[in-house]
Amino acid sequence: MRDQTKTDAPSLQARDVALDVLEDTLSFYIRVLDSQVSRNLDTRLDGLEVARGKGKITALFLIDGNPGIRSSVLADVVLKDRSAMGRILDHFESHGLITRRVSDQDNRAQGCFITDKGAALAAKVRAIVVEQSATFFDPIIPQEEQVQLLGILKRAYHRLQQAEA
Amino acid sequence: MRDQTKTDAPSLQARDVALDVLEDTLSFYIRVLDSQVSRNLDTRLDGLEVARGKGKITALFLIDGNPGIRSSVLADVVLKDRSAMGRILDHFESHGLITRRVSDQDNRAQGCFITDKGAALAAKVRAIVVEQSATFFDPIIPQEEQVQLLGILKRAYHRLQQAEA
DNA sequence: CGAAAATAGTTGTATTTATCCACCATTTTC
DNA sequence: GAAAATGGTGGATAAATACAACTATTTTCG
Repeated sequence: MRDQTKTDAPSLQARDVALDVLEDTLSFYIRVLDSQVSRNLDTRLDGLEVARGKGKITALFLIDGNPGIRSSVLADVVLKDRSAMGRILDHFESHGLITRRVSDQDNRAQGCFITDKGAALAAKVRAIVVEQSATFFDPIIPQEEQVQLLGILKRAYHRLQQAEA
Repeated sequence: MRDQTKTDAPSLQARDVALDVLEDTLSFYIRVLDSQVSRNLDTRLDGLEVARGKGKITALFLIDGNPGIRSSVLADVVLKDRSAMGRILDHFESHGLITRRVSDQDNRAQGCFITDKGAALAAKVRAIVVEQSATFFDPIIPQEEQVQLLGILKRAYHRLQQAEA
C-alpha cells in the first residue's frame, strides 16, 4: 500500500493527466500522431534514401508516376517551399534515383525523371508505406473509422492546397 | 492558347497530380497536415518561448495544471523520450517559466512547478492555441466532421499511449 | 540482507531538418 | 522594351531528433 499523505504530488500516471485545452484541440492530436507515425515509418525505411523528413516519399512516387514533373509542382503537393524540395531532389539525383532536364517549354523550369534505380526504390517503398499504414493504424483505429478519417483528411488536404494557391 | 504538342510533359498542376498509393494512405495526410498546422501555429507563437517543435506547449500546460508533475510523465504524454523532454524543461527553467524540485517520495525523481511568469505564458498560449485550432480548421473541415475527427483521433491517441506502456 | 535489475534523469554527439533570404535567369505582362 | 512574376539555386542559421552512455536511486527477490 502506498503512502498518499505526502505533501508532494502523488505518482501521477500519464493516462490520468488532464490535457487542459489540448484535450479538445485537433492540432494536438494531429501533431502527436504525426510524430509517432513518422518515427515508425522511419524505422521501417531505415537505410533507404527516403527515410527521415517529409516530402521525400511523395516526391519519389510523383516523379515515378508523372515523368517530367517539375520541382515547383512537387513543392506544392507537399506544401513546402521550392528550396526545400530542391534539396531533396539534389539528394535524389546524387544518389542516381532521378535525373533532371530543362523543360522544352520553359527554360527556367526543369522536369524530373525517374531512373531504373529510382523506380526500383519506389516499388520497394510503396510496399512498405502501404504495409505500415495498415499495421500502424489497425491496432488503434477501427476499420470503419479509418475510412471516415481518410475521407475527412483527404478533403481537408485538398481545401488546404487550394487555399495555398 | 497554350501549345500542347510538345514532347515534354505539359504544365502539370499540383491539383491534377495523382498521388499514387498515398492517395489512400492515412499517414500521408497526417504528415502533410501536421507540417501545416505546426508551421501555422509557430507563426502565431512567434517570439514566445514555446514556439517550434513538439511538446513544449503540452509540457507548459501540464505543469500549469498539475503542480509537481514529473518529467517522465510529461515525456509519456507527448510520446517522446525522457532526454527530449529534459531539454525542453531545461529551456523552460532557464527562462524562469518553471522550477524543478526533487520529489519527497523518490530522490531520483523531480517534480515540475510553474512560476508566475510561466503561468502568465500558459494563459497567453492557451488563448492562441484555442484560437488557432478554430481558424485553421474551420475553413478546411466542416464542423460536424471536426467533431468526428476529434473523437477518432482522441481514441487513437489513448490506444497508442496504452500500447507504449 | 545484499546483489541484480529497473527507473529517473542528465549529458554528449551526430545527423538533419527547416526556414529565411538573397540571387540569377527566364518568361510574362502591359 | 521595361517592370513584374516565376522557376530554381545556394548560403547561413537555428533547431530538432534520435541514440547511447552514464550516475544515482529504488525496487525486486533469492
